Amino acid sequence: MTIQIHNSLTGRKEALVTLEPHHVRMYVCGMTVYDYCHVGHARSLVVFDTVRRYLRHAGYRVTHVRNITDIDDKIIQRAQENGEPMSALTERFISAMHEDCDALGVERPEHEPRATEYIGPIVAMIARLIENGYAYVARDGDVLYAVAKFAGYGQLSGKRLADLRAGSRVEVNEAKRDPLDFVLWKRAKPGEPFWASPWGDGRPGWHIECSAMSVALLGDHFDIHGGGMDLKFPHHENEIAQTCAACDSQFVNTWMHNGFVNVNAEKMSKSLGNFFTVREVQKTLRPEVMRMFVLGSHYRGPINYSHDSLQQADSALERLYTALRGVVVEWGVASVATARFAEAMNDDFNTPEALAALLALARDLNVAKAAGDARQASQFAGELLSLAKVLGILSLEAEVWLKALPGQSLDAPSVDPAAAEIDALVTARIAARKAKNFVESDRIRDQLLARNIVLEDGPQGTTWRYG
RNA sequence: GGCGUCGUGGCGGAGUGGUCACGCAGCGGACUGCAAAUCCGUGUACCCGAGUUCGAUUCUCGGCGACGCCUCCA
Repeated sequence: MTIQIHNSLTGRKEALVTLEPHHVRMYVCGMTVYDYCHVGHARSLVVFDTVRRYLRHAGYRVTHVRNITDIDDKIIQRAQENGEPMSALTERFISAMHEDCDALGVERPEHEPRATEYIGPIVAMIARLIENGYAYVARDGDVLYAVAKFAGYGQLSGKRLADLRAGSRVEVNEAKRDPLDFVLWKRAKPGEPFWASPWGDGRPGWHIECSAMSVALLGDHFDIHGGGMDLKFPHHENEIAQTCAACDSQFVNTWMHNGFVNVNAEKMSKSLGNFFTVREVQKTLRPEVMRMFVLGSHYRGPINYSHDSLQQADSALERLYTALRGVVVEWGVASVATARFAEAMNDDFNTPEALAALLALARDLNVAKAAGDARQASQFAGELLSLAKVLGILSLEAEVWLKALPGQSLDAPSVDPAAAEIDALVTARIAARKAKNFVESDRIRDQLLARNIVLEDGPQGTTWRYG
């Protein structure tokens, strides 16, 4: 059972062969912390969390690194605008990010290195690049990477230097030997935060931190490097140039890139201003819906963000939870669904197909329930839950989820203050039905329905849920 | 201009050289006091044109269209 992964470097699916047996070392580009996570960030977070979960499920030890960029131009600018120290700003958004991760069911990686804590390794790597002849100190004091010196430049993005120079929108900078050269170390201007270096006080450029931190934590040759499609060029291309030139190594075996979240067929992005933050959206949704939304399409394709898409994710989740409702769980029995699930996930993490396996299992479960086969139902429930866990969904009790209100966190669903009142109305309706007073019972049902509460009369009595 | 991704039924979204995705919505039926949930059944789907083939939605070429990267961006 091998796992096939689409490698952006070669453009095809390849069997995962880890450098160390049973151990995957994976680096994923994380956030620049000057604002809240939006749905685009959420997708990347969820996608690679799912990769991590599946690899562990498949028996690998996973060392997962997700960096935090806590020094760059935008952070400096934002901190100045707010009139607060940079560290106050970054700390705030780091905790916000962690809250968002919790809401999305995204586990903490093994390492979350911050750029500012790796200035030493960054400086050392830049020094090595200069030594090896790949970097130079420009007239204005910045240290630049000499792109032309690196033969493999463009291998990931499929670009040629000549093409890039031709119609490039890269700003012309007199200090650069080549317009495509990029900054490794940026000289501090007055009032800007800085660290000491052999080239004067300054700060790291954008790309070097990832090279330095991945090498420091995973070594100069590791298995998987991931991130959003938009990082492919120039960020990841530059990382390859830096690490390969500094360490004379292979660097990364498999590059993985997730597709964008679109809004009306346009990329959701900060610059377009068409973004929704995770916390904003989470207020109107039950927990896990956004994760389900992400899992509902393959990670490499685009997904369109809309109220309707979210609604559909909610429906599918509701179907799964409804099936599980009231069933005693028996663990450890696998049906054909488990094989289908594994086959789907082994094929480049095909989560839509994996979800289809879960939904098929829900049907089996419903059938067993209807047939009165409690044992069989329990086994299907156990199987469904153990597979769902690999995807990071169905983490709540069915009853809790179905009665949850939008905006509740995954960890501590608050008790709905209206629950007691709703229960009282349900009890009153049961009495009315017993007395065959259907006018009254229907009145109560309609009254609750107006509050988006759906009643279900089953053989075991009446239950309610939010619709 | 360069490079790249994509175009599947009402909607979302997998997949395949020749029987099945799956979910939502719709329709018919079962169940129900009526519903809801659930189950069963139900859809002339694969952008256009040419080619390869016994056979293409799936492979090749061309076209059209959408999007992305080439500047910060998950």
